[in-house]
This record gives sequence, C-alpha cells and structure tokens, in this order.
Amino acid sequence: MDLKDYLKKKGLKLTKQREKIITHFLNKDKHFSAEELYNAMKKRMPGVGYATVYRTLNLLVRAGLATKISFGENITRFEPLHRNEHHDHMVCIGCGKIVEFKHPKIERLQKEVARRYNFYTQSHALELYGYCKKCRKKNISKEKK
Amino acid sequence: MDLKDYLKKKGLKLTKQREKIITHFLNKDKHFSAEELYNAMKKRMPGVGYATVYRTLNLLVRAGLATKISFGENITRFEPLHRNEHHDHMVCIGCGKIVEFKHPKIERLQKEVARRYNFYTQSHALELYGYCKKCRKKNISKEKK
DNA sequence: ATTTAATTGAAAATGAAAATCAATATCAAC
DNA sequence: GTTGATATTGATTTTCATTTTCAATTAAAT
Repeated sequence: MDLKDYLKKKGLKLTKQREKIITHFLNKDKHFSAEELYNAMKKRMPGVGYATVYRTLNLLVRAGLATKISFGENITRFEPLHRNEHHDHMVCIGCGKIVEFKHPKIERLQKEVARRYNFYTQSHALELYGYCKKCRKKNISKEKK
Repeated sequence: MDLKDYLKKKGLKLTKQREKIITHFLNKDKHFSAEELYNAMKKRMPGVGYATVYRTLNLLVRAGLATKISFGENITRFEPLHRNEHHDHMVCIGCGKIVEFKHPKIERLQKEVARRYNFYTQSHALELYGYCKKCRKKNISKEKK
C-alpha cells in the first residue's frame, strides 16, 4: 500500500478511522458517495463523524488512490483508482444502474488527440448516459399507453 | 428555433426574460455556470432573478437544447446543444482552460460499445483532465526549484 | 514518558440549487 | 382589445452536500 508512503511524506498520521474507512472503500470496488460510505462505516465504527469520511475520501484523492466522479446527480461520488487500470461508465438514466466497460482502442485514440493538442493528460472520464435494456422496454410500453 | 414548439407542446410561455437569457446563452457558445450567466444577464436586464436563470437553464435541458456538464469543480455548467453535432473537452487543471475537440472515430466506437451492452445511449461526456502546453512548462520549471 | 502536531467528532458555516409565494405577465378564446 | 386561466417572475427561504471551526484526543518521533 503506497498510502503509508504518502502519509509519511506529508507528515500525516494513520489513524484507526482512516485505516478502516480506506480499507472498506478500496475493497468494495464501488462508486461510493460520502453518505453511502458514512452509513456503511457507522455499523463498523459507531461514532465516526461525517466529516472524517469526507476528509479521508479527499485524502485518498490527493494521494492519487481515488477520483471524484459525477454521473449527473448533484452529489460527488468517489471511485477507487487502481493504477494503470481504467474503465469508463454507462449510466442508466432510468434506473441509475452503472455498468463499467473497458475499451483500449478508445483510450488509445484519446491519447492521440491529446498529443495533437500538446495536452498532457492526467486522467479522463467517459460516460454514456441512456437507457439499459430493461428501462428501454419500460419506456416503450409507457409510450404506447 | 424548436424551443417554441417545445413550449407550446408543454403549455409553457415565452417570456422576455426567457427569450433574452436563452438568446444570450445559445449565442455565446460557452460553458456557463448559472452564476456567470446571471451576471451577464444582469447588465442587459437589471432586475432578473437568480432563480429565473436557473429555471431557464433547466428548461433548456428539459427541452433538449442544453446539457449539464461538470468539469470536476463542484458547480454545474451548462452547454448549448446543437443537434447532432457533438464535441468533447480537454480541461486544463492548471489554468482551467477548456479546449473542445471532435473525434468521430471515438464517437463511432462509443456507439459500438453501447450496442454490445444493449444500451440505448442518449448523450455522452468525454473529458480529458491534464495540463495544457503552457501549464506543463510552468510545472516543469517549478519542480526544478 | 513527553512533546508536538495532526486528527477527531460535533456543531456551525458555506454555498449551489431548488422550493415557496404573492404579484405579474403571457396567450388563447372571446 | 379585453378577459381569464395559468405560467412565470423576483425575492426570499429552504434544502442539502460539503467544508470549516474548535476543543479534546491521539499518533508517532524524540
């Protein structure tokens, strides 16, 4: 875990709260909102503060172990960042389901564009918004009524 | 302008405020935050309310003439949507500059992925975050010090 | 063990976006 | 053009996610 390196470098401390929050966050490979993560942690550590969850999440972002993503809702979500690996998202605006996908070819083309503009890419986000198969069907039947 | 069609269909009215706000928004082809647009409108129409700007912007989204985008800051931006045409963004995390680019090949590959997942795409967002040429240089010289 | 500085939880503060409401404006029907 | 039903407006308040503050606590280096 290069979190410890980061903490030491910055003169920060590894507390019980941070340890537990981070472990939970990195293991469940999901897109937590601060609230969701807070609720999950409360069970394991009654007494944790909301602010601590926020602070820890932001710490992870600063350490390069997570990113903020948005998905059109107006809350921030946090996603664990496993170095090198990257995936994009399909967000169903019907049911909220999020499907991840990888597409190396798209990634390659992105790099190509960046190069063309002399742009030094550090991260990127690609989201497709639409309807999943299920919700698509629901919509069609609704229109008929 | 198919805004009028939309309004009629929905039984909504075209007010002076809406007209001016929308004209301004659609003409300046930028990424307005509600605040920026509000400030711009205040000059032309002293007395406009903040809320009206928000409402109009959301109306445009509902009408399919604009989309919300995020760019990592935690405010919502709005972007005019010219049918069919689409572009993506490169956001400089140094100076905030936003460069638009088009890449039909990437668009095509996105459609392909969606089809593979039985996903019916309605819109999408692709953002590259990094440093523009200028900021890149600045960072390098900073590191040396 | 002592010291120093970072961290915590609780509560208050901030700020963007949405909701409320009385007054006003739009527009279709006459 | 007048009328009337209804949508819209501006001002204000409310909501809700996120951040900040601060006194008490804790990690970790000496």
